[in-house]
Amino acid sequence: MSNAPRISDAEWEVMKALWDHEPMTAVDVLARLPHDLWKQKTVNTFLVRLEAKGVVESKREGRANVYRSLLSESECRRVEGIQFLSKVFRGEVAPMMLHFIENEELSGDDIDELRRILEEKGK
Amino acid sequence: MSNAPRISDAEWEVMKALWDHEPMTAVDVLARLPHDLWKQKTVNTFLVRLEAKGVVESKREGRANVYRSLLSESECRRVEGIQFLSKVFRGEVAPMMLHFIENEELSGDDIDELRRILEEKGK
DNA sequence: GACAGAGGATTACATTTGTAGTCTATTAGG
DNA sequence: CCTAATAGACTACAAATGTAATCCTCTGTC
Repeated sequence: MSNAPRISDAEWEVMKALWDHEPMTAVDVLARLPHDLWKQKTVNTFLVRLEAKGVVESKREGRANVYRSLLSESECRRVEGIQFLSKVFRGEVAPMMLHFIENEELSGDDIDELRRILEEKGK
Repeated sequence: MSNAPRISDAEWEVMKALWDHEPMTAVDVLARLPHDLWKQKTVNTFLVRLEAKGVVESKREGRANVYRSLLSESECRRVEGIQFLSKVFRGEVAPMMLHFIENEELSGDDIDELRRILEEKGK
């Protein structure tokens, strides 16, 4: 393992749709995307590219190709998270966490849950 | 305001160097980048592009252009953070925070600090 | 004053990304 | 059986990105 392929912004959209209901055909994937923003052919192109990158695989079933992911959403999140962290926050986790705590909306419940988790972690 | 320009991965490297010691010439920027990975001309190209994008401005000083940022690092972090959050974590802050708490190394001190901050936030 | 070197401006070029269109083969219907 | 719709394969093409090289213009030096 792990030369992780790069997954572009638009490819991520396709992958999120796929992860939600694997395995699927290209038509099904389109059905799960905002169809005012996506055309069938575009979805097709991305699935082909994702297969070339080794992110998904396809199997012929009757008239259609059925796609399934080879990399899980959490694996991809891990990779993307590390890249983001290093690119934008110079690899420093704590400042990044602070940034999000300060800048993003966290509900009271969110805060409670994070506190609980940190409690655990903190021994 | 705020149609934030896209800043690519390599452009981020240049910007981080610049933010650390503004204002600077292109030569100075190179000096602050790993010079086995960067050539002067490449740095120059990126500075030109960043100026075209409105991320930096240049002022002629003698023989050299002196660059300074027009967008702060934290502004750019905010924009990039929102994009990352929406792309990779479907806009859900708490799961993202959990992800980083689970997956990245946080020192005991980091955890303590985050707990303290959350305490504040939590009212 | 002619020339070499330093910088900036301009140009280059392959790859990736976003966004499809066209071509081809197959299949379901009449 | 012939035909129209359909799914996949192949092709297209501009913009963004990474990575410079070349060209042009001062400026300081002999």
